[in-house]
Amino acid sequence: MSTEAASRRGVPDATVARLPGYLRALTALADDGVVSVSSEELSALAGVGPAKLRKDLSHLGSYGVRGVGYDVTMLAAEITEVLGLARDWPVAIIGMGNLGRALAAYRGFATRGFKVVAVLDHDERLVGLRAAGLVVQAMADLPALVREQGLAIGVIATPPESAQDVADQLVAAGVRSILNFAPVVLSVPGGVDVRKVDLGTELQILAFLAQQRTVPTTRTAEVS
Amino acid sequence: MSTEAASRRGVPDATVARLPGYLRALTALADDGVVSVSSEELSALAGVGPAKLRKDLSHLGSYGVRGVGYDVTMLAAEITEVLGLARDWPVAIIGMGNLGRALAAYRGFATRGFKVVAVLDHDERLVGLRAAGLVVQAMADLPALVREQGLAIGVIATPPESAQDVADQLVAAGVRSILNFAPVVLSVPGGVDVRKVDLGTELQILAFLAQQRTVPTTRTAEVS
DNA sequence: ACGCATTTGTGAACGCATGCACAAAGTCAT
DNA sequence: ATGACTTTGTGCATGCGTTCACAAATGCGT
Repeated sequence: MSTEAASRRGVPDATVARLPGYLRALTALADDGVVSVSSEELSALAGVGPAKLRKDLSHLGSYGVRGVGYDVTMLAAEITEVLGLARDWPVAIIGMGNLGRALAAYRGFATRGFKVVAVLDHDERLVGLRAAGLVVQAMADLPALVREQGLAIGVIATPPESAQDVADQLVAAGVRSILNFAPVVLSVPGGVDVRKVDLGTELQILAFLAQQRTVPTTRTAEVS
Repeated sequence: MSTEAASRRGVPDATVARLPGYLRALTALADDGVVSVSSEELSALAGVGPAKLRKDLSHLGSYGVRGVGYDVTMLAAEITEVLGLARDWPVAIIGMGNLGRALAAYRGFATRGFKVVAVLDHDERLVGLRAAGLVVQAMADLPALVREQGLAIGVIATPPESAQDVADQLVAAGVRSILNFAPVVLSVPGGVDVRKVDLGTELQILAFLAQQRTVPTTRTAEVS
């Protein structure tokens, strides 16, 4: 989608994008002590159709029992494995503005599988201060973080002007996974994955849909 | 994709999702004083292929000139119109935790077309305090906001437990566009649009891609 | 042990999106 | 005015994703 690969290892991109949702639903079920779910129930919890769920799961092998359903714990473990969440991924957040600080403190960020090992900022005046229990480090510390902490994922929470700069430094330091919150298109070399989260874009899509609702004209009488 | 409609008014969903990117690139060009762009240049700035860009733009009518390119100002105005950004959309942010406060202060939020008219929280102890220049209001004020301010879009930045509750209250108050930052699947009646931004999901997708990189096994020797 | 009810896994049809390749349409220079 | 060049707009083919519908497989009750 972003760079080159369309689908890897036989698991389609669209399926991968839904796996986190399934995993979340399964975790919730497990916490409630449920041991087995049907595709019908699980798909409802994840907000997709039952057929889609079954097809998705079929891409990672058969972990269901016909006539019964899926073993909650077993399936959760399998998805965790496929997504690569068995190990812990060290994450660094770059840019300690409003958004960066919020992300650093955000509980949802510390979901199983990820650990914020560092927060950095380009501004020397912020370096040394504490943010969300971590001491803000300088950009120059990036290579050391990769070497010593195994830093694998960089989250860009800077203003748009600095985003490409930060991306370049991340790549140079050896980080090959980037989550970008800045509203710019990053250019990175092949082999580096970038995913973008853009609030403005989402709002604009909502605006379009809202406008369509208020003007349900079919626009047929145009030839007049 | 989410609820019912696949594509409205002849403009495909996939195209709508890319229009904000084109608009951003065009705005940047206009600021630089550029008056005309080719599909080649513009598509590069937006990070898509030239053919895709032309096909996308063809869905909203012909605003280009063959042999020359697109008039930057004209095209920007047209996309602004189609996306429904000519008017201002009143937005409310619900949940004044770390994320909510950051969103309220986030400059990117005040992009042309949107205005944060209120911030609310369920917690009575926060009501009355100031956050990002606005006084935090109570959930009970929602209907009045819709009536008096024309509130159209609600941003949910609460913990997952309260998200469905807040969504219900938004819908009851008449809000039909919701941007959800909580990691839960919201159930809303038809005619209400929900878009979800999920940090955990994005990270997990990155983790999957990263793992695929480290284990480029083609998984062929399985039958043994 | 046997049949019935249930639910998965998947082959096949369909629809949407992408990318190619080229004709249509316009500009510019002479 | 004419020709050469440039760039859009689009018909067509291809591929991916979704959905349907059903056969295969399992459990359960008798």
